[in-house]
Amino acid sequence: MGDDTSATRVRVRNRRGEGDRLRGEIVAAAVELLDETGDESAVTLRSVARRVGIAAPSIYRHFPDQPAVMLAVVRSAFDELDEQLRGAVEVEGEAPRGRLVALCRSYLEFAQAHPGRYRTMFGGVWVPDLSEGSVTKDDMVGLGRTTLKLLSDALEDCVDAGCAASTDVPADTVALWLGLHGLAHQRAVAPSFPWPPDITERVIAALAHFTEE
Amino acid sequence: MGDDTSATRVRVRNRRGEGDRLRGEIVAAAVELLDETGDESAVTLRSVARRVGIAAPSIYRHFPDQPAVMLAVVRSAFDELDEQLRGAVEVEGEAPRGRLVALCRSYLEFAQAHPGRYRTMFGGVWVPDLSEGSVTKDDMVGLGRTTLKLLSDALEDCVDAGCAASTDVPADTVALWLGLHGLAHQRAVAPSFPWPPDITERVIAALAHFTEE
DNA sequence: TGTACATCAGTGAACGCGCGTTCACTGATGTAC
DNA sequence: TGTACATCAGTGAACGCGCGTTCACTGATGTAC
Repeated sequence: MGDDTSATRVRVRNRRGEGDRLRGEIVAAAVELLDETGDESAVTLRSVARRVGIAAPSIYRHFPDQPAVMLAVVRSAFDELDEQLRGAVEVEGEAPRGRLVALCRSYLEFAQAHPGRYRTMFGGVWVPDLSEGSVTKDDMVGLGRTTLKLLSDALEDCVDAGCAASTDVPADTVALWLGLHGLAHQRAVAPSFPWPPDITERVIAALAHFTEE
Repeated sequence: MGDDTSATRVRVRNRRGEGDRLRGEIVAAAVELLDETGDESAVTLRSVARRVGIAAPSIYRHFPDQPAVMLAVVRSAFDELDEQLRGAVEVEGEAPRGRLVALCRSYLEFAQAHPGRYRTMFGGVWVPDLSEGSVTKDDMVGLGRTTLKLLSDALEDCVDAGCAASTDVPADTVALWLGLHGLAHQRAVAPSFPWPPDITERVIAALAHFTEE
């Protein structure tokens, strides 16, 4: 008896040639820990190993060091976000304005559904020491570029359709994203804040420069 | 020779009755470490003690535990921010719009001058475990309330003077603050981001709903 | 003016902990002949 | 069909580290008489 909440999973060793499976399990376990605790310092090689049900040194067969695991987590989170955003833009087949709003909402939904991952992606919580370890500057640059491009395209469409007044789409895209980020980040950090009910609409409408309907 | 960069300061013991001085030195050292490294996990009791030039256990004469030191750092940072903001509003004695803009700029300046402290104040980086340790929920609530009040008053003045169009000042204050926070936070986290030169103006103008001049 | 004493400010050694990482290893599984 | 062998997936024990915190202590300084 005596249930052990941090019980390790029962694991069967992968067959020959399927060793790469463990890599995926490691990243998935790290994501779980991040989402559950909201604290990137809870994602240690040892805690990940416990969660997967392996010995800690086994991780070194698949990652050079601890930051490399976090990088893999962040990479997969960005991929997931971008995929979700693309889905949101496509589904809403209608007007440019509706598509931009759907995109923004989808962004905020991701942050609300995965606060721990969001903070790690954008929070500057995880800023690896590039002077040591396996993670290079090239690994960091480019993360989030796709996300910004999706926003930029949607805003551009609005301007072309005449439903948004922007004199400088790239700059206003950044401004819009900053508003979304501020909201997403602060909601992830202080969920008990007394949020005005229409705060999302206010932020989006103001920063997208929607023209009067 | 052989300079030790982490050399402890030479310290003379405080005289009787002046023991409280050390409390201030501890907080100051923690602030220094936070500003220098930008990493709250670098602010340990031992690193603070080294910086002050005392033995680690000496901190327990002044703080019950480690989170209490961080709380003192955050408190003093909020006090400093509020004081700076009040100065910014008062100096600019002119129009409401100019005062609001000065207030926003001052907020951003604080974040840029003290990225480490800013992230600790608003970044959700430091979220103490309230279920253990000396920090209570009451200690956390109210941090930042004054800051928001200053913004709210300045926006209200603009609306009264007819230079800002807001249908709901409390809600639009939150929206404005979110934009500022997004910008401040992201600049603290990713200073190398290709920021549009007028990004500050864009964010403020859009979210303050300034009417055309 | 002297002296015993209480108090104050701070110390040094030690504890147990979880961490990242290394090392030499084990034992199952597939392959060559 | 059998067998030797290489490879693969993963292990167990150990390392040194910095951490928060505890404990009994020291020695200077002010105070009461």
